Amino acid sequence: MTGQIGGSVGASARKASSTIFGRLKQRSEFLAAAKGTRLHEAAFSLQARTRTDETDTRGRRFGLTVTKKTGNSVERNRIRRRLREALRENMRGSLIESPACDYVIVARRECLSIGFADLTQTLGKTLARIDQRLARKPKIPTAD
RNA sequence: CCAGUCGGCUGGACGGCCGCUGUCGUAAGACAGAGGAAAGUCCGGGCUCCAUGGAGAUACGGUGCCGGAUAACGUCCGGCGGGGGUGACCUCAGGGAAAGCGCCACAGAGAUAGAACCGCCUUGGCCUCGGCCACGGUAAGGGUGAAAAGGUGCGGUAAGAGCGCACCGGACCUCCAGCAAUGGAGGUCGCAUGGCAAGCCCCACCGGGAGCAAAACCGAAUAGGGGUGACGAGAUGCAAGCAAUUGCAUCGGGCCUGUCUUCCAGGCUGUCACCCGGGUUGGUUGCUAGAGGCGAUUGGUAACAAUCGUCCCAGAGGAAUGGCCGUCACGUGCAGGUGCAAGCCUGCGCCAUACAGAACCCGGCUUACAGGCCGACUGGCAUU
RNA sequence: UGGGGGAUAGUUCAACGGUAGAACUACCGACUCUGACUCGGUCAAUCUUGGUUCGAAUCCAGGUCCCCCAG
Repeated sequence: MTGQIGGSVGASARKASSTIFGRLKQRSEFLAAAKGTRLHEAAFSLQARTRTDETDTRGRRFGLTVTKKTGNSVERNRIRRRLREALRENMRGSLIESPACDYVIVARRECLSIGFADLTQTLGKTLARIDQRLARKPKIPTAD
């Protein structure tokens, strides 16, 4: 994922500038994040890991997982959009000192029923907690 | 007014703040941005690539009353026939059972060249004189079954029987109406010849394969690929040579693919040298102007077609089309008021809207769907 | 995207179109001082909606769910 993908990086950088944060797309990235630290809430589970590559300057990246068990496509779309909006609320202004971390949010059905203010608040608190935990043990033994 | 049948439409509206995708623009910004089913993927096409050759056969799959519409269809329209409903209307895979094979359990005497179990009757015999036996006749009655050899009635008879007659139902022939399915009329025959083909099958018609992850272009490393040339290699014959072997000529063989067969076509069946070239990941195209929408006119019973005018109406790609708030409409729950009641008004609440999210594009089918609106028609009641 | 298969007792499987059966499980009883083993008995089912047929688990359509294969 170097050199040749320059055009693609440009595209994703443009996307990152507009969405404040980067995205996870590859299956291997999701699997790597699943081996990291986890926290569980009623509406979602949060998985996170610190990227070990020092030259990587892309900052925080997020991935969303909404499995087919949670509902039909309308409900899954709605969950994804609510979570994305909640992330956008939380990440506003915190772009500058962003650690090189990958986060994966695994959604549950409760994302549909709880209020949007609650969802945003809970997500912010959980992100702060998992950042503390990652700072406590910065290196993850498993290589990516 | 009540009950019902059929068809069509709609499927929240307006505004504010913060975002996402595309197009245009130097920029600011402007404009556009899910559905009737986008769903299931059940059919039919377009499009792209491959095979596209000649002949034939056998499979396989599908469709199945008749006529029409259509690019095509298993779709739609009209008609016919069977069944249901008082009716509007609904429903039907609705060709062929004397081409053949197969099956029809249990029950029953008997289940498809197959009939006498009980019963009824004539004659004869026996005797205890109202019973038994024998030879026959008989499908009216009983019983079994989903189905028992046309049905009902009258006559007839020893008892019966299409044995005779009437009506109904069949079969065949002729005529008439209709493009046809089919319907009607007349005549002849007293009329043995089930059911199942959504069992095998027969008949008629249709069907090349794969799918946008198709396909094209750009394109890094590595492995592999193609072309040309040289050499080598199977069988047979000839020549040279004691022989190993060598040279020349001719003929091919094996495997795979094209559904099968016969031809036929293509590929593979060694090494080296030179040249060409570039799987997958990634990017771009394909990608939305189309059997397009809307309106009018004309033709047609209709499905639909033709002509004219007008409009441009999503293009994402781990997948945009959103989040929050306010007002209103509608719905619903609770409480209160009014009213005989239906209902109406006020306040508060609802994740405040059913089913559900484009993935190349169209025509259908099927399935899901809160609430609302419109039209046509039928039956009943009341009034005039 | 294309193709194939399946759904039967609580579980695993059978069943020519003609009374849905077996094993394990559960329950009851017998045997035993008690339990296990063994023996006997009982309960329990055709995914769903229609159609063909005298009759459907079986045949044919529509739906729901699950599994497998190829790319």
